Amino acid sequence: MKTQEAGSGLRERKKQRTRDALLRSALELFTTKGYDRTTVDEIAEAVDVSQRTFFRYFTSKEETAFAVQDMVESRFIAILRERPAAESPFEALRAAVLDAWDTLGESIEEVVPVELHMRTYQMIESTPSLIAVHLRRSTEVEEEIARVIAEREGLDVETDPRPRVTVAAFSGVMRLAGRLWGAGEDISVESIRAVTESYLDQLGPVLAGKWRAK
Amino acid sequence: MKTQEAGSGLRERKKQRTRDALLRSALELFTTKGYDRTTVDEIAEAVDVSQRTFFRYFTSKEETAFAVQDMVESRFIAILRERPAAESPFEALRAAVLDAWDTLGESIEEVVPVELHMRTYQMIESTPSLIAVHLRRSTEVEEEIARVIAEREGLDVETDPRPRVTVAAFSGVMRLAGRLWGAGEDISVESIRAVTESYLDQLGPVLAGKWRAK
DNA sequence: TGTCAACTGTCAGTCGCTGTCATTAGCCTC
DNA sequence: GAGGCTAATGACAGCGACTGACAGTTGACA
Repeated sequence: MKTQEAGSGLRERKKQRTRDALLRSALELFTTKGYDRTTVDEIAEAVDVSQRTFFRYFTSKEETAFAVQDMVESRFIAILRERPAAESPFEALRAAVLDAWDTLGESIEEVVPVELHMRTYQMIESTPSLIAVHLRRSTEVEEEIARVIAEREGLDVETDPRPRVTVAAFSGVMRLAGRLWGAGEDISVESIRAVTESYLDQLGPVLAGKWRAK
Repeated sequence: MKTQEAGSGLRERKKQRTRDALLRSALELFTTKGYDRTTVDEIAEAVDVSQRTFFRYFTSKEETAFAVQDMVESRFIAILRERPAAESPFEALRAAVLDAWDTLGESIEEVVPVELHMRTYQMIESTPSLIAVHLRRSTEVEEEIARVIAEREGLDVETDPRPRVTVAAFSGVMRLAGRLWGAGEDISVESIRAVTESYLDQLGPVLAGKWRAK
């Protein structure tokens, strides 16, 4: 979230460098030797700072694993807000995810190479303790999305459950896509984009009970 | 899961008693002073065993919080399997959850009072670290449910994504219901049953784009 | 009754994480 | 450009979840 900002003084730049270095080292270590087998001490040591300093930049070991995801998510929300009001909620959501995947590089590359991020994502999807956190974070994002949808439709999230219900179903399918992608071989962005798209397109028919349609 | 079984020998009975005592003390402590503020040492002390012994009954502190949920879930699966084949997947899921809520006591009461379980559930829904685990566990259950649905419809889960997509949407709404219930005042079983029912009934219309229908 | 195996307690150690306090090093003023 | 201010860091101690190792205890069963 606050990962950018050139930073004027030497102090600021130094901090930024330390943070970035910690983040990259962490992700690199996580994706190579596994999250659980990586200790915070190792991450700190790789950047040559004390463990205590690590915890001044990140509130937890987990946080490093999701720092980039965080950026991607806020980008998604931003894109969603831009969608034309004419689209139905579900259409807008669908279009926004696909757009987000198509322009992933633009939101990330400055901090971390896209490839490392994809590897990180896959690592998250295959690490039980991180899957748990991932899911909880997703619900928080869901809440935000629901608010955006409600706004689009001129509804009140607290009294009208439909925005949340829509988002809940949408997110359920999103997570399914992420999970299956993570279990597969192809780590490319195109691959997860494709899975996402095809699954979303099945949601309507499937719920309508059209199981025979090919 | 393996919480029942009368147990023949003295040894078995003793073990069962220790386990039950640990479980109840844990849940009681969790719901009174909060999960994070309860230490494993306290739980062990309340039952007068060593901390090490606690970890021989439960692999983690978390596990105790979900031990009862575990029973409820397997019951739900069992009920789902019994649903008539004539029902559509979604109808069967809907009916099974409601049935499960209606007969909650029968599957639980022997180990833990229903009221304590409800309080535990609410505590889970309001404890971030447990929400995370709860969600991960939910996806595991989802997978199982998807298999049952696939079986019903004579499909292969691995190749046909429709069972999973259906379950994903269904579970998304289920979790939403749980979350909102947990945030409310009414801890009763009836209350969560009602929320569940009403939300599930909105899924179809909402996805079909029928936002104006009252 | 004595032997075996299961169960338990004790102790030491790892890892994530936090509070405290002294030290370092940008920054800003005079 | 020396000195004071303060943010940033390091070093250390300690807590809580969890694990391995080893020794003691207690049901099970011949």
